[in-house]
Amino acid sequence: MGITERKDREKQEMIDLILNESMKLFIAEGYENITMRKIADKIEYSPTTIYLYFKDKSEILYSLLNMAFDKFYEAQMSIQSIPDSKERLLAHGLAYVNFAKENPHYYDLMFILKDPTENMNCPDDWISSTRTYEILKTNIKQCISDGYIEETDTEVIAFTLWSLVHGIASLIIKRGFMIPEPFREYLVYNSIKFAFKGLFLK
Amino acid sequence: MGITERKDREKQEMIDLILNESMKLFIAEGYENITMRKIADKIEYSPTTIYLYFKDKSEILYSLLNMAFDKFYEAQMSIQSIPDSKERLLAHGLAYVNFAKENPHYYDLMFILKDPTENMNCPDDWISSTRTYEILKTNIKQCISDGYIEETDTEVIAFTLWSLVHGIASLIIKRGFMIPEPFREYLVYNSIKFAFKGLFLK
Amino acid sequence: MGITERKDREKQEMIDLILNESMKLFIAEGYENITMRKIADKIEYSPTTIYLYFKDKSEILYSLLNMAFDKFYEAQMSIQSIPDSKERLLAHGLAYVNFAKENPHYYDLMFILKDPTENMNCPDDWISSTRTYEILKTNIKQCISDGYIEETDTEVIAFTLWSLVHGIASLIIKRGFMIPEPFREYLVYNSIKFAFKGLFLK
Amino acid sequence: MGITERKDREKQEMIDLILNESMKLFIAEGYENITMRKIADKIEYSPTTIYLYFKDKSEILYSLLNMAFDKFYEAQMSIQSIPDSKERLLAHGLAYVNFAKENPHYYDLMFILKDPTENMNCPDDWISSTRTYEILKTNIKQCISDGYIEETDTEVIAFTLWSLVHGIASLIIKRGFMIPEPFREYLVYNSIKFAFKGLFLK
DNA sequence: AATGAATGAGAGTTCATTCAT
DNA sequence: AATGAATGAACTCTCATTCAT
Repeated sequence: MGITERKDREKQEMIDLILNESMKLFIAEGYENITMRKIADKIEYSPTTIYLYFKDKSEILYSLLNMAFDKFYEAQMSIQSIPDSKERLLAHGLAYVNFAKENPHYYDLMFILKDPTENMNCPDDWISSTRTYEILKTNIKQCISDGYIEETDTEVIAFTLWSLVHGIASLIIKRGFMIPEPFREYLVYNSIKFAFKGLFLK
Repeated sequence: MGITERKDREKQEMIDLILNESMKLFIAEGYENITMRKIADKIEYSPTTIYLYFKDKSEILYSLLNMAFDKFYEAQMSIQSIPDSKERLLAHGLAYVNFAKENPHYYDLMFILKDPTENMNCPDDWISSTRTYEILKTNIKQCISDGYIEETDTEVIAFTLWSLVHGIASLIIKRGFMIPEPFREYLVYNSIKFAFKGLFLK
Repeated sequence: MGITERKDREKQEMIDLILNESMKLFIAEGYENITMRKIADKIEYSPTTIYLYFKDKSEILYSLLNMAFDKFYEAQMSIQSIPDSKERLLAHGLAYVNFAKENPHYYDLMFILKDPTENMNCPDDWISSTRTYEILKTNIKQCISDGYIEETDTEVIAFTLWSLVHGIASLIIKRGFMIPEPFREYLVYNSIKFAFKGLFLK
Repeated sequence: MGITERKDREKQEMIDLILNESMKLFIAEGYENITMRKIADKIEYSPTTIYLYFKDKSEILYSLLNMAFDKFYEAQMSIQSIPDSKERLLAHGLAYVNFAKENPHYYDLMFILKDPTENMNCPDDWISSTRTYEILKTNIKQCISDGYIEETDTEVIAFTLWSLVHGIASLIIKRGFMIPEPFREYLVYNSIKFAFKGLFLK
């Protein structure tokens, strides 16, 4: 009975190994650096072996993307426990940007690279990318009903906030080199605080 | 000396031809579909000929990027004639996003695709991308001295505004398909207006 | 001893299973689409298991060929009960072509595809393919002694008849698409009748 | 002016070299032995070079087939100058089989291998294979109007004759090993003579 | 100034087969 | 008896680039 478990575990370990090395390759030199042969080199198996665990390359990329979205979703959810809606919304913004700062390659993969679903065989129920947007809107509505934000079109507010944090995240990731580090931290934090200050009534 | 001039002119014409066709290729088929052979086909010369005018492919990409930045800079400058600083700043934001909307591929090339300096032999005077940032800061300072904006760290305000418009631009370009068109226009315009309303004192 | 028998029987069942599914694959997808993995999928065992019953792929192909020859031989024998030698010979020709028409893939395997002995480890007793030729010659000799056919070299007549029916069979199988169906039936039947009419004296 | 000619000649020589070596590969080990790498090895150029002369592999196969059909057509035409229609028809049969005997691989390629147009990008006006069939029918009609052959359905006669010679050709090529050589020659010649004797009235 | 000819490196993928378990 | 894991060799094809002319 332990045998099946061990085999399953080993199989999962191999899958993880492949995904981790693939991600490292992406991190090292970018998306188009992920090739089956290079993955094989990294994991120190033959290219053929990869096909025992993944149908084809697109399945690897799809898994990579899913990994990123899962981690992202988790990070976003961590702030949902904050009771006050104003603080929660602010925390959401900071959490969003922090995730991008701490996991720049995941963020790149998810939101900056050309629509990844184009190159993938993607299941129809691919909704991961919209889940957090719904949470954002819910939080905004709560702020409005709590009197923190003037009653305006929720869609506009959500889009504005998403644009802001996405803009910050993208700039940090893609043009971070233009802003040296101690200052970068300062800018990001104060920028979000500044923007939200203008948003809230009280 | 007329001969030298003619030769120089012809050389420049060839360079322009190559760059224009490359840009068309990029717009039509995307970054990774710019291949030397395809460029050669388009300009109706042999692939080898391209190497007479450009050291290698990365030099073409770098030139393409500069073309985009020049066009971008021009578009930004158009609003500098507006006398009132508040209106000018608002117009700046709108102009920024409009440029991105109307020239999505240029914008993509400049600000979204992987950091171009990584892959290119980039000269030291890489300032094109910072020029407009300086203009932005100048406009903000003017707004402050005109009493439109509360005296805050100019860098923070600039970074916030840039993040916002860059975020809007990126989302529209990369995830625009998630927002259907008549609504997209509405969102972009109101989002900017909404954000600036919170920024200005009066 | 019942155990050994059961084991033998089970072994034979497995061999039959593999051969039948391989044959189905060949019929469905053609010679070059018989792959070990596809066979394994069909029999719902692992590819490795096949090697317990067959030395290698070529042994399977060789067995397939023998299956086809057995079936072919059986079909030919069915006409041997016809008493009159002239009718028997004519029936033989028709039976030959009919077999090919009804079992085009078997026929292809046996007589059209590249000489199978080239790719196979072929045992010395490769006689299956000559058995029916001997029957043909016997039938011809009977026709001669019955006065139906002028006394000529039996080998020549046999070769001619075999060539004719093999030619018809091959054309139908490989270039049948060039002759639309109602006409095809007509051509085959009348062609054989026409040829035999010239062969027989009375 | 000689330069263009030389270049053209060299280009043609390269094309011929590729086709000849490809044909040799086919002859040596069969159709599936023609691989781009092996061709490259044989011609002692890199695989890439082949693509300078042929769009892809299918274009090589198509050219090979055309070569064969051209040679075949030529061989058939050589007998058209014989004035007497009966002799001409007999000569046609012999020429057909002789071509197959002397160019077994061409014949294999054209008429025995699985419909080659399946794997090829074939122009719509692919008629090479039917040209000689038309000639055959014309010759038969002439024999009928010359009183050599009883008035019967021309299509039936043509199909019968084609089947016969194709049958002989195929057997010689694919099962020739079953008939040792001096006898093979004898069989083929007498078989055709025997069959035609039954066909002709006088 | 322009090019035809050529190439090495590399892409994703599939195959029959083996070995330890 | 059966198999999961693994692989080497092979496949077609495309890329940026160079060199002699």
